Amino acid sequence: MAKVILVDDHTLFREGLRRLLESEGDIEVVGEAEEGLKALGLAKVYNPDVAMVDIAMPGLNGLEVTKLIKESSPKTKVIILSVYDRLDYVRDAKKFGASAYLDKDVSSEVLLEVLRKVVKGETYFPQLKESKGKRKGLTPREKEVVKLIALGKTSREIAQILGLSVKTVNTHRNNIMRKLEVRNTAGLVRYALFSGLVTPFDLEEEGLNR
Amino acid sequence: MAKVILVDDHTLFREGLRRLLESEGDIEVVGEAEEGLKALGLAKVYNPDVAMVDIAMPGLNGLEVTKLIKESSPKTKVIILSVYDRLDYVRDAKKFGASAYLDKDVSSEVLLEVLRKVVKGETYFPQLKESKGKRKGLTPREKEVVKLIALGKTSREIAQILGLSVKTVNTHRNNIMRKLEVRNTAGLVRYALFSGLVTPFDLEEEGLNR
DNA sequence: GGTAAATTACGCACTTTTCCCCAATTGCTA
DNA sequence: TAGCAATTGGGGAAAAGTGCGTAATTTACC
Repeated sequence: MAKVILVDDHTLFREGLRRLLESEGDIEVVGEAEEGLKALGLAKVYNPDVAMVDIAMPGLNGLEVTKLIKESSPKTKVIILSVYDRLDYVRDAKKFGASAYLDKDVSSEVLLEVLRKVVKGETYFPQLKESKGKRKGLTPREKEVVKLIALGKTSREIAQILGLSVKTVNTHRNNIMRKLEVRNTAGLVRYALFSGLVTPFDLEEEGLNR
Repeated sequence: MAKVILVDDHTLFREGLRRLLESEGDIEVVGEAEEGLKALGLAKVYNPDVAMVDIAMPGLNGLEVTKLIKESSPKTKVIILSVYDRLDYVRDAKKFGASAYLDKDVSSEVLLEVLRKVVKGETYFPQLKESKGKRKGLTPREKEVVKLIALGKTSREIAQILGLSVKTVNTHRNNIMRKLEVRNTAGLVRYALFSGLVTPFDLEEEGLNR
């Protein structure tokens, strides 16, 4: 039996996935977590073969959870579940030691196939389309900036928060827009939200409306 | 047996939900649709007791699907599934004839309980928190404007698209910001995306990156 | 130790947004 | 009929964002 833990902030999705997996017979879901820190605990306690981790979660995001799980429970393989097939995230997932990266739109057949491959030590990562692949990734600093933009901060505020000159923030802003091929703030906010750079949790922290 | 169809663009979510429902014994999932138009066809063919419809989908959104299902297959009850408990949408869901509005974070117990209530003709709608409830809803025109803003259009472009003066677009913009209690474009985009006013499908139509 | 990337910063011109104020029209409804 | 919400349009000014340069310093890595 392959022991699996599920990490996703959506209860229904977790429960559905659990049933899907358990109906297979050779898979046992030993735990569920709606939140990253709990996932770490579960991994420690149950030492599962596989952790299926949603990329977009409040608090720790899926990539951070992956990194931490691999640090504390290296024998547990991680499968990232995502609704975005962004080059950035696939690359980060690989870097942080994930074994697979799956779009949530995959069929259950593919999911199970990948899960079994991962248990055997194989990996699975999507080959991204050219158009998406060409897009350059953002640097860490750029990610900070775009996140603050999405949270509604002005350039002046961002400069103050990060201890930079407004000019610098503007440079970052321009570079980010060029990389993402968007032309204004709206595009930046869309990116931040869809890429999971900003989660609903961030918004609550800021006291912002969704 | 209660006949149910599932309408959600995420395959895994649908499949999981199917298993969850079917394991109950008194519920039969007679069809699945990843898209609104297909859902209408399914409703017509199978005449299900209940349609469970995701609110955020490419093409027709869940509220539009609800309206159309109730028009063409009035005997089919609709349960809206959503990740947003916005006053606007709950109200629209009621208006369009839905029987229930459920957050995707509900437990399977609650989901099943609500489903059975709906089959019996009862309704279920969340009572929204004061802070969210106080927020004024947007008018139809305002929704058009905020959607275009989120798609990255400038006020001038929006004016041109809607055949208005830039001043009018500006007035709408200001009124919307006041209602939503946000202070800039970023806030408007967040609202449009989180409220489901703009779906990934809209972005693709516009040739925009997620 | 050399090279590329990342981060920092500035100038300048221009556009757009943001925030006040105002008012006319339509249509619904109490 | 009086009042209210929605939609439309406007003036003016301050603030912010956008688009084009250039360039020095730090950091990461081969």
